[in-house]
Amino acid sequence: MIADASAFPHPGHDHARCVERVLTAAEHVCGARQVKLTPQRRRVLELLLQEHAAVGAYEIIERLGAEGRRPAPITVYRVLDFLMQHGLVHRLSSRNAFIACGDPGASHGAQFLICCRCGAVAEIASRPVNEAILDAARAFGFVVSTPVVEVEGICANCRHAANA
Amino acid sequence: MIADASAFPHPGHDHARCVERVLTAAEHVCGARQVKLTPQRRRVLELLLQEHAAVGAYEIIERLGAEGRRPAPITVYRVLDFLMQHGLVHRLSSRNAFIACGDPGASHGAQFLICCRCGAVAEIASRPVNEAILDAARAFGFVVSTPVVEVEGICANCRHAANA
DNA sequence: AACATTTATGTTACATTATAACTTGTCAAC
DNA sequence: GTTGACAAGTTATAATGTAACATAAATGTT
Repeated sequence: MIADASAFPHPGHDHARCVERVLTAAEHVCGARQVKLTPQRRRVLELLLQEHAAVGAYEIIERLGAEGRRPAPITVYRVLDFLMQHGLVHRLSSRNAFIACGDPGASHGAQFLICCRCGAVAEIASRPVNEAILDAARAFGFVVSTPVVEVEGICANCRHAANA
Repeated sequence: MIADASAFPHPGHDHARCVERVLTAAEHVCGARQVKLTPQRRRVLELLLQEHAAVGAYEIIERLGAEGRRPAPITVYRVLDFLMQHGLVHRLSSRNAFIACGDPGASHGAQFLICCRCGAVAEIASRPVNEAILDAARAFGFVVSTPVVEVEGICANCRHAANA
């Protein structure tokens, strides 16, 4: 399993590059859609990209406040709405928190693996999981629009650390 | 597809029996675990069972208020915690709402199909979905503890209604 | 350039969901 | 009848999310 960009990143990975890559992709997405990645929007996305973990809206507010004017909640929620609308950010409803999409542009049904120990979140796009869900839904005559798959557990890094 | 107890129930199903069945199961669960299904806990469970939909905590408070003393939020949350702890109620994090478990006692990894139109929720326990998730997680060295699968879409009843 | 239109952001207030800390009641065992 | 354990009540507050309206900045039109 070689450095899958959107899985759990190895502690020592080149994070700067990883941020850069996504930001560039995000700019392309916005360009293609004729929408604006304003400085504020870009800043929030960068903030989220700094972690491979989900961040709450109010924590975003704190961090923005620490580096200048503290925005009102609604402002941050608006930015997050925008970013979600364009597939640049996902919301983890089991955590009331937000995470930068690891692969903007890909129109994926995504699933999230959330480590309870370290909080790291891996965004995966398992076709079998997606299909299994669609199949199961179909059996009930249910037409899927948005599947939410958020799996809690322990990531490999933490598991190995525990066994040490 | 004959009356699967926990799927979308047909509008004209025998709901009283369906409630009765679950309540009995709930009593067995509590008996086996040596915990008490107090009147208050039982009442909340009944309330939830009245709908095949998810109900918010504050709506539960309202409804209890309408039939006597209005409990404080914490009271209801405590009851819900108890019911969840014993597998009698599930929380839908994508909705901040709670739903009675259709099959208490079964130690299932459950998934939920949530109709955006009518709000009905079907609790299903698809083995393929479960396995697909476990497989996908395993590929990343991730050990699953609690999978959350909440699928939004349109249920068969609503779809047929729309086509009429 | 002047204006209208649209989109983004700011301001204020408030709604909704959830929990903390401490007290009181209830019931069964001893 | 006192103790101990669990359930429920009381009060206050934290955390998360929106509504409604005002201003500003960018874009298009004449």
